[in-house]
Amino acid sequence: MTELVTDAPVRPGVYLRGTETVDAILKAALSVLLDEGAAAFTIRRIAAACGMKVGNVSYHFPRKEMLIQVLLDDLFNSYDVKLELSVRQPNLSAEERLRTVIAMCLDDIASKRTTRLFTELWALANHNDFIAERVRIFYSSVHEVIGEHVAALNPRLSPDEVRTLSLFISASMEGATPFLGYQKPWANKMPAIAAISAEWFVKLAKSIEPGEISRMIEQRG
Amino acid sequence: MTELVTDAPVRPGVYLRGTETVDAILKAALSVLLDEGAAAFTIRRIAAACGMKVGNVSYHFPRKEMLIQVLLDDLFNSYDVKLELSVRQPNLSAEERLRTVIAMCLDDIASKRTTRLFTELWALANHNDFIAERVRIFYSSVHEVIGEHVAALNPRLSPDEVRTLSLFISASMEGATPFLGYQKPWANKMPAIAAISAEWFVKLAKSIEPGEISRMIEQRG
DNA sequence: ACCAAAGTTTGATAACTGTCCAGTATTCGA
DNA sequence: TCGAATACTGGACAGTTATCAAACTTTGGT
Repeated sequence: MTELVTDAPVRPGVYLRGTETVDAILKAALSVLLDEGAAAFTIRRIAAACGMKVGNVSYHFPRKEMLIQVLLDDLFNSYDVKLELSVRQPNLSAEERLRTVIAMCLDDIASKRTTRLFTELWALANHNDFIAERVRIFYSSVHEVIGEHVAALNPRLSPDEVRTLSLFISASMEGATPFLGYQKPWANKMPAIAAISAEWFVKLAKSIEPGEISRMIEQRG
Repeated sequence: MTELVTDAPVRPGVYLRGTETVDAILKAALSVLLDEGAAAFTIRRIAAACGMKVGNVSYHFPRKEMLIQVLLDDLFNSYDVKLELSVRQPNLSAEERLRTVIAMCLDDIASKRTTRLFTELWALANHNDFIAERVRIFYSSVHEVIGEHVAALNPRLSPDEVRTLSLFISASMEGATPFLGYQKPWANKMPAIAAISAEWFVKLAKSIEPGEISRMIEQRG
């Protein structure tokens, strides 16, 4: 278990040259993680990937853990931006908006970056509290976005029921990652799974009755 | 990328003492992987975990890759056995059998072993062909078991439609792993998600019409 | 143009990695 | 019980790891 530091990582680099170097290091670090995996994620491999000396990478990121934290912060920020954009979809019904979010999520899951990144993060989160916490915060915001649309589709549901349905929908979609993601065995089935997801998660959100989830749990507790 | 060897790994150990040692090594290797993660999965750490000398582990498993392959073979065999048992559920309707399989899968996903093991395997599969292939074969058999029940519930579906639905159901359930699995952030929601899964995946399998999936894909291609 | 701060190079450190091997101990069939 | 096969020990090997520090170059505000 790692120390859990809640402070936001400070991105190094003061002079222009420094910030450009830091950018190059982060870009190389991500490509190493995605193309070669966590085992190859070493300072030396990253330095080689951006044509730098090991000592220079080590100067900007004195601790390897710091590099990981800054990298993750950058990545999650870019995902949050994408997520914010999906909320600002005007001229669409609640149903169409939920369909859009589902399509966007599954489209993103099929990308190389997301498939590789999140499978690695889920594994690292098992024994790295910093990563576990950042992943949790990210998915909380995903659930919130989905929840807004679920609540709009079915206003009688309680906040907790909305959270439960959002979790179900989100988790179901994320499950596509190791099976239908980038270069995964059933990637060719993604259109079918995306179609079923859009249809049935909307149907689920619309037709669940208040109190029905509790009733289902009791039946088979 | 690793070399893809299709031959089944040969478990070392000829004398009784040797097989017992091999068992102890494999048990220790698994516990290291689950308790400390892939980064700690070293010969020395494994040897320490079972109170052996490094040279002895290295004698039984001259290559580290060999240890991984034998370990995975053992693990997947035990999962296959569990899966076979789930098929032999007599005196149950097709609907009840699908419900049972769903409950079993999600119950298993919530266990420490499965949560930790498969998150690690999904990550390792990104860059290790042997692991990727074994994981694929395992899930193929999972899909087949689910498919039998789906076909029984809805006999008019084509084999490909049955496969697609099985993939959807399986992937959706596996998605619970990083969110509702062992010590994961939303583990306390597992009863609710299990109830929704049992109810709605059965409903899905029963009510999808032949040709409906293709129609859904066309609508939003 | 100066010059302190920032950035970079070079080389070293100790700790760790998988693999190997000569020597020794144990096992178990003949 | 003998002895060849098997199992185990202790140590060594070359290569890798993250981190550090002294010397050198570049930067950019004054």
